[in-house]
Amino acid sequence: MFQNAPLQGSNAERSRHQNRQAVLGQIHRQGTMGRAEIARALSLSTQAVSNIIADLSGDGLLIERGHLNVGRGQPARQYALNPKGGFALGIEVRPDAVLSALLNMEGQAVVTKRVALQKTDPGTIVDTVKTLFHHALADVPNARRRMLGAGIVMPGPFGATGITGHGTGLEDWCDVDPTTLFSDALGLPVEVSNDANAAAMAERLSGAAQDLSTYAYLYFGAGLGLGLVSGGHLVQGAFGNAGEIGHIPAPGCRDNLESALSRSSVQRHLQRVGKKGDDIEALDELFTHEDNDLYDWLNQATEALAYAVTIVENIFDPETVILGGAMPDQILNHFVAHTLLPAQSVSNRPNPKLPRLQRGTSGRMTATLGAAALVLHRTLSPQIAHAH
Amino acid sequence: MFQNAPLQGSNAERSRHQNRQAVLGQIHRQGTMGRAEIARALSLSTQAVSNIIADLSGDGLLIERGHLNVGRGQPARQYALNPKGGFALGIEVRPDAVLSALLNMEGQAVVTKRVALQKTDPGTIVDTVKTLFHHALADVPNARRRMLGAGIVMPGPFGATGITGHGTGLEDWCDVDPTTLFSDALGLPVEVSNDANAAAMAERLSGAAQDLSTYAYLYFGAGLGLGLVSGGHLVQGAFGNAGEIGHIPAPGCRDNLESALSRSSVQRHLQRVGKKGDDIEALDELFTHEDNDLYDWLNQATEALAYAVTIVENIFDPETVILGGAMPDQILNHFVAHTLLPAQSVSNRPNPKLPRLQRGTSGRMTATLGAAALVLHRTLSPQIAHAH
DNA sequence: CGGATTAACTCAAATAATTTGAATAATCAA
DNA sequence: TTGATTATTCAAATTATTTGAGTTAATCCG
Repeated sequence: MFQNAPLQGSNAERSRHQNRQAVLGQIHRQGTMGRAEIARALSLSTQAVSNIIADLSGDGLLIERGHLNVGRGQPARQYALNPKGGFALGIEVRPDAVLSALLNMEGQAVVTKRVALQKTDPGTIVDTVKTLFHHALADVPNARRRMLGAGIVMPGPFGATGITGHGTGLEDWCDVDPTTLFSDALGLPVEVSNDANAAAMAERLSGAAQDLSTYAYLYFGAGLGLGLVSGGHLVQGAFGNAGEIGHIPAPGCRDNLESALSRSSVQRHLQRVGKKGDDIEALDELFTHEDNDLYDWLNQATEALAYAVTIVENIFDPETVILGGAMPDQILNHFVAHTLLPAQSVSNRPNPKLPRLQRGTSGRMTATLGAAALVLHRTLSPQIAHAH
Repeated sequence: MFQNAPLQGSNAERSRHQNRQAVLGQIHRQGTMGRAEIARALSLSTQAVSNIIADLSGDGLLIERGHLNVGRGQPARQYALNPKGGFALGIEVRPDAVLSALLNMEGQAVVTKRVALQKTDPGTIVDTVKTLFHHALADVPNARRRMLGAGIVMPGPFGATGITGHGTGLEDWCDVDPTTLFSDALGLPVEVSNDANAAAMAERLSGAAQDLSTYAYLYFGAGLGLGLVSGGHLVQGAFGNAGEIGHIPAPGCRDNLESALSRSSVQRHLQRVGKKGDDIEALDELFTHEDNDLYDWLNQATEALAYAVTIVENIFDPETVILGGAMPDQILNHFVAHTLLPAQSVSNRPNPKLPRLQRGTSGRMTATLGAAALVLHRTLSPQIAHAH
């Protein structure tokens, strides 16, 4: 899945493709830009950019947005991404439900939907995904022709590994290659990833990591996940299972990090004292009422979090660590405010430009949005070309 | 140093450059190849490859190596890298000495040297490095014109961080930018990295990782370092300090992983019982005589190593973890053989193609060779182009 | 107010790399 | 010996780029 593909040489056609992507990406990062400005940013001639913009406008990917006047000289005609120029489907498969989001080119969700699942075999899930796709298409005129691809998020780890304890609920999926399965079913190019990785990309598309290129994302999902972004690209590992930080044993934790720092952890903790902590609303409620049992959990979870951050900072040296996922914002804020970050860390700098730990801002559907973000990322940033 | 540089667009000239690099890299990986074979591998026309090969041969980077006959059809003229076509200087700066190695295009060391240091201020070290460079040039005719660049390895972490405890011995270097310093002094393009990262690349150039693209390298240097290679490229972190695994506190370790698993750790342990473990030879000797005190250390070190591997596997999901650095091969072998690898890991696969933990094979000068390998890597693999 | 300056953009030609297609060369196999 | 196969070369076509001159539209400044 992530093998050492041989690199491709370049020719005129592939240069054009790369330059188109570069122009789109540049405009995406900046919002709106003029031809000459783009040319300077990409070290291309204005003429080349002009040609490419004509192309992209013709394809409906760019729209003009008036003129910008910054002093002397002819005002620059500004271009922006056409929100309706392209769409990306994001699908999140959970053991109990499938979520979908259709994002436009600007990264805004135009349709979202959730369907509960009775069975989790590949057939059922593929059918559900197909239905969700057709629903989304029905709501958005012309989206069919403008689909850029689909991103699928599934609970990891992928393939047969030593991690079996927690049961992902998707046991029938061992021998299936999800990429070709969904690609054939939807008739779209497909990217598959796990929840934490996708969430990390969601945060880059429209959240706290918009201007970051090297950061880590700690994600509360089924367990505790980690998404690593280096130089703007996901670090997925050799088999797509990078970031399984939850399974690391930690000092002071019963079993591993996940056993002290995850949704199941807090749920178990509250269950023992006869309280309900199944959903985000319940946790939010408890936190608002300063529930003592929840605070007990928070105290030991904060220690586990400090340890997780220590590992991530020293191994990966990110610009910042972002915290997000299936937790109430209040609790995430509590973590950010009350976690005692280790002094013994390469990230403990004298005058940091960014907080070492911050809360993600892309909301509850992070992973679903992230699935679509994977697709947008591919179309907006020039990739090293691989053969086949 | 590792900021989010904007991407560059492509044009004919830059395509040629990229294709030249791709051809060189392809030949490097394969040993020798014919034009048509290269064309297929890179999805280029044979004519394009023919032109590029004429170019590269003219520049002295390729040499012809006879004909290869594989059945019907005209035999293909084979090309290989010209070992004397390019050289890379590797420099390793330690608190007590500076080491140098001049590698040819094939990655073989043609000159190596070591100079002890009295002082470690930038001026002294730059002078030493200059002298080593000129010595190397004097020994190899025509190397001056054919220098591809220099790689410098220095003990991390770089910049002001929370890691101060162990004292790198290079305190005067806080406010110096080593890249421009050495680049100006040597008149060469320079890459700066830490020892573990460089060692990881050495292993890829000519060691155990030649056919791997995503792996981790645990390195015994001053402390315990980690080099991460993802998709053939180093993961260096936002500030170049990725891989400081030694500073992570671990269950069962006095202070952190490094305090149980490093040269200083074994040295301290042996010192307490009045034995000498300062250099590799002494450790080798003790191991050969099955010294009980050394074995005591090994037992607890093996546990620390198991934990380090757990972290690395679950966070990074590598194809394999390679163990190397300043330890006798015997001891590294002992670690590989006797470390109880965790079952709770994404790397615990049913039918692994590679051992999860293996010993590096690039010998004692790994980091110095790795410094030069950074330069060769840059010239042999097409990079995403960045502006400026 | 009006000419000089500045900057963005366009047009047409030049350029530099590629691909394409036909021709040639060298080997194997029947 | 002849036909099939594969590698390579040559010359022309192609495709993207850059270059340079010219146009447009704004600000600056006397």
